[in-house]
Amino acid sequence: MSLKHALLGFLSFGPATGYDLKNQMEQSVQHFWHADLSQIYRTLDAMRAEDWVDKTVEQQESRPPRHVYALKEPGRAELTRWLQEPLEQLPTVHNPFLLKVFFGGVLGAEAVTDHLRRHQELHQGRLGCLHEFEEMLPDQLRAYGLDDHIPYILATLKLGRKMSETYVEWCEETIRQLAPDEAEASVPGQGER
Amino acid sequence: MSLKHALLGFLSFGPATGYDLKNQMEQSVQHFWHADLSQIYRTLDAMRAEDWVDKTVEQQESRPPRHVYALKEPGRAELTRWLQEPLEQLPTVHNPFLLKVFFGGVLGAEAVTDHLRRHQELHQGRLGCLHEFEEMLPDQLRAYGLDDHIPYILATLKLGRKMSETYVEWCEETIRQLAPDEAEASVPGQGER
DNA sequence: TTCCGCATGTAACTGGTTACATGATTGT
DNA sequence: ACAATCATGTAACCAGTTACATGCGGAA
Repeated sequence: MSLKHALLGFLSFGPATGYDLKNQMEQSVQHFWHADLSQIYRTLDAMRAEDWVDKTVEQQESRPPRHVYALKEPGRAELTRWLQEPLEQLPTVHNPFLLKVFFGGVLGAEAVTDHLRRHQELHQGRLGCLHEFEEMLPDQLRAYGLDDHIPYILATLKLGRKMSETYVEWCEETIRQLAPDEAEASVPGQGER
Repeated sequence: MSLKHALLGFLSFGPATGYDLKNQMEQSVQHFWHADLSQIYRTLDAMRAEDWVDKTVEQQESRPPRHVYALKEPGRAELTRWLQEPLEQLPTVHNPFLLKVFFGGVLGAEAVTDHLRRHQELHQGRLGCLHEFEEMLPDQLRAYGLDDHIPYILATLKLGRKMSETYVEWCEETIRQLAPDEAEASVPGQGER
């Protein structure tokens, strides 16, 4: 599993709590990796059992204590080992939205175009996030002395943008193709009317 | 979960065994849905318990018996209910390849470009499959009287193609950007050398 | 006063993967 | 002689999701 390795990667940027790691993930890899807090806590525990990370508790006043995890040598070794390990196959994907399009013939075009429009909006929203991250992350990384990481991280954001752009285009085309008469209605405020 | 619904969808095309369903999935939705045989068998069992499908055993000579599942009325009702149900969020994704690119700064450009080249090949392979499906499926669907489904199914294949094309381009660009001197080597047989 | 952010987790469940087991027929 | 295709599954495990529980401080 890779959640362990994702966490090792983030910890290689510096020590953090489970909560911090969740936030970092949401502001960078959200579009290709997701983990929920309870899973992160459990996984950090397992990583401690393998001696990959260290935990220190920082008491705070009038706030819950911070359980700060830091990368240990065996953890760093495991991270570099994993990073070198070649990938044999494309990752498996589970996309229920595309399943609904695939079986669109069961209900007909209207039902499918509703899903397409909704999905298009969601990807437009994601484009906004990705754009924000692209503006924000380089400065943040520089602030932590992580300048070398910038091009790699920007590359993944760029791919995310391209993917969402492709989705948005495809939704548009597909709506047009499946329900030609409704297609205009989905692009409001496009000049003359 | 949607595996149940994926199977309901395929069974709406006609009765099938677990083994048949696996093959059908591999030749159509492979790029956005994957299920392994043991999971399919278990799930079909669960669907029978919910009275969504019927099972009949056909004895064959010199071959294992076929356990054929057929959609029942409650199953069809559940399928249409699910198809109409709106999707609130983009599906969550877990892509370890992009994670390795994201943390590329830990090891440096060479390690990352190896992964990129490999990944590019994998997507080129997938493009071959998708192309084949696009040629093959319309005739097959017509043979089963499923003409109405063709445009929806082709739409998902087209998206798959666009996605893989985007990946291939991005890999190319990213290799060029991260390791400009190695970039030529990755495009062999491109005329002059 | 109500919600959001900080910060921790546990328990139960669902879904997905891997390994194992069987066994005939057909093609290389 | 060996691998692939047909055809079934079970058991154990791993990963991911959902629901629940706690509790302070600050902003709206």
